[in-house]
Amino acid sequence: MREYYSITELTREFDISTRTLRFYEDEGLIQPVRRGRTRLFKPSDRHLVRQILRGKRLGFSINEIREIIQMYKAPPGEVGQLKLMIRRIEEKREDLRQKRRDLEETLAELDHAEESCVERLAELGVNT
Amino acid sequence: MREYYSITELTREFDISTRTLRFYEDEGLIQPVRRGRTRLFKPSDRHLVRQILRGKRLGFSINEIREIIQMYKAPPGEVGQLKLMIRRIEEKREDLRQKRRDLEETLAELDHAEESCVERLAELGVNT
DNA sequence: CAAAAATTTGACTTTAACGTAAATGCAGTG
DNA sequence: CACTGCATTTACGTTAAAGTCAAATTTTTG
Repeated sequence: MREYYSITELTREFDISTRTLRFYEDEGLIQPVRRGRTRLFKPSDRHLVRQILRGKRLGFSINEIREIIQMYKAPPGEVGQLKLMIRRIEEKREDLRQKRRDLEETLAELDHAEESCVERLAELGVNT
Repeated sequence: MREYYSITELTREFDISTRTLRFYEDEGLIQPVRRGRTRLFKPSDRHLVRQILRGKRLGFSINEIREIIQMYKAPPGEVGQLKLMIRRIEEKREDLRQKRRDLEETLAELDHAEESCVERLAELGVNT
């Protein structure tokens, strides 16, 4: 396990720009430490980037991703906060379950669409 | 099955604005017929709106949704086009499978986060 | 240590997906 | 027929999420 990653190492690994990483820092999603002015990314930052991009692929906004990341962190100490957190987590999970239904439906329709195409090819006497 | 829906009926059903529906029309995603200048939406348009919103929830852009909708339609007549279409469908399916992996991972982490919260509450002597 | 390569900050620009406002059209009602 | 209420068109505005560019460091390397 590496101790630090440079900004360009991460841009190459995740195929994003330096601007994007700095943007995520401005947004408070990651907090790379500094040696002088230069950013040094720890494995934990790298893992956060992974989670951010995963959230993006699922169509979450930066704000939503910020919330989700909060949820991954250590649970708060106060009872009220804890209960609130649990409620929020449950909401997000419901959100994700909806996405899962959407996803399965879309996949099913694409399955069907592909079949139609394959059938049509067969009709035309093309060997798939 | 209703023959036509008015624009406001659809905005209420799907909780979107008229602007949004007109925007989707401008983008060529739906083609409501007209009586005079007034748009009339058929059940098929309504179904398209459903599919558009499903795509949005999954984080697809309008352009991607346009492509997906193309795939749902009748398969093209020409062999080259058919093969191209099949390739594109396969790409989208791979895309969706990635989203599914992302989704399952996120759900798992949220499960874990919720458990931590519940445990913490128990430690504090709160009966969930 | 000097040159080359990488990094930083800051400002301005871009794109998608609508929002909003203003002016106008049309259909039904009292 | 004036009023009401939903619809339409046109045009400009907004927001999120970066992209792009410039100029100034800083770091690395021969």
